[in-house]
Amino acid sequence: MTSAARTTNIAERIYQQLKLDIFDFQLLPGDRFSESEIARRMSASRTPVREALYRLERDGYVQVHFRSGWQVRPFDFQYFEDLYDVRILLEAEAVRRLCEDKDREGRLAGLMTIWCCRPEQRSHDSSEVAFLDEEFHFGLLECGQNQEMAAIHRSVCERLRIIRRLDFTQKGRIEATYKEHSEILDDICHGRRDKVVNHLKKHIEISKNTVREITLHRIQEARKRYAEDKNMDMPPKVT
Amino acid sequence: MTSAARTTNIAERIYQQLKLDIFDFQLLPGDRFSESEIARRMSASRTPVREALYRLERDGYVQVHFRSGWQVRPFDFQYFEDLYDVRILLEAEAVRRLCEDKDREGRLAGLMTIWCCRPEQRSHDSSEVAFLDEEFHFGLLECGQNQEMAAIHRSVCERLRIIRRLDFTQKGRIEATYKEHSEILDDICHGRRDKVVNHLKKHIEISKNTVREITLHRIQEARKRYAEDKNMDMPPKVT
DNA sequence: GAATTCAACCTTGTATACAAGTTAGTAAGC
DNA sequence: GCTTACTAACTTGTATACAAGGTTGAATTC
Repeated sequence: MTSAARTTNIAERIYQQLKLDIFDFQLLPGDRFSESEIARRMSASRTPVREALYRLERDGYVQVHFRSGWQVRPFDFQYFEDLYDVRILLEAEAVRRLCEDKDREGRLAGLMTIWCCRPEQRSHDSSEVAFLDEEFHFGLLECGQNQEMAAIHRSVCERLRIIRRLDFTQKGRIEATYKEHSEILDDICHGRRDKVVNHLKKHIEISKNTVREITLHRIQEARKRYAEDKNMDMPPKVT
Repeated sequence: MTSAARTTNIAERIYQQLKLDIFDFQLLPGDRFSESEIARRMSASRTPVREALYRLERDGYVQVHFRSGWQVRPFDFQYFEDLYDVRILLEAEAVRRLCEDKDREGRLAGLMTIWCCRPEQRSHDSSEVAFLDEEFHFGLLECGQNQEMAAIHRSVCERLRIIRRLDFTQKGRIEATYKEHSEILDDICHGRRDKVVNHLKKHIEISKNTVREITLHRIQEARKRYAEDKNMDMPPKVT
């Protein structure tokens, strides 16, 4: 299959939409739903819905109950903490390898353009910075020349996305994020291996430490908040 | 779904059989096939075949060509080397953690029963030792208390299985395997962290170094060899 | 009122039919 | 002989129907 064909087919559309629904808390951890319900909502038959759901199942986002519907993976503290540990391990290895790579400055050029810019060039939109933040971490792995490690890391980080999106204090950390990222990049370029590994670990452990603070209330607040954000993105009605 | 229900359904049967076909080289890297062909071969409709194939696709074993059939993932040296590096990273981390775990002897008790037995209790069946060898490595991760790391490691090792099964020199290494594994376990119990990490890396790199030696001829030899093994496993006909 | 039973409804698991795109073979033209 | 165009066959992508098991609500019994 050419990637163009898959990106336009119904199953792929449903897959992406369901994932987005999970990330935007329109489907909450533990929610139950049926294939038919999704099919009605997505204006399709059950067949591509099932394809999308098998993929989401394999990715760790949903579970099927035999002849009884599907369920978003219930919230599990240990699971997310385990994922954070994997993420830390992979990113630490990536920066170790980058510190020893003669071509590291070339590899990191794209990231440095974004994160080592002058203050007046920085984005002030917290959604955009959140996106760039995530891309920063993907970028460290992608510069590291092990595509499988990068793919596993991406899968881990996507599964952790709901944790990041539940942490509303991130909005106030734009400047700190730019500062930390540019310092990490600087340390890599200067080959300060142990320093940058420790720095990165501390940077990620800030997020990891928020896992245990998550409450049901915060998850329900997030549902409202992201639903409102969605409405605000809608184009004005033309009457 | 209860795991009992899934283990008896048609899609699961087909998934496992196709995986086995890949591991036994009955489906070679690069082979093309269609859903209908598999459906005929497995005496089922296309529907559960599709489910099985989506899962195998997601696991990295096959690829779909838009309206043109499916293909076993072609052989790719870099891919397997990347996987080996991920595997080494994960196992090294697991033994580091075990060396610092006060309960490590209890956790490793099962592995020690198998690998630190007296020479007359050892298995001489190379297939069984290959299986136990793989389980040894899974066991290191499963003793490590990070279930996601163990799951990722298992997925990586399964994808590497065909490399291990192409290495026919493994058959002559039964004694060395028992010795190396018991030494690794001993080093862990004594908390010799750096020694065991280096030992484990060397142990795995022996396999990694066989990737670049793989030839098409060897793959085709493997097809014959594993097909013969299959025939020898068949029960005698009752006439 | 609580517990049990049963049937209807709902769901997934599977089979089958139809739609849409690709590929290979054949015929025609140069 | 080579190239191009066309068509039939094949394939996946999707829709729909049927089968098999689970759940829920109502009726009955204690």
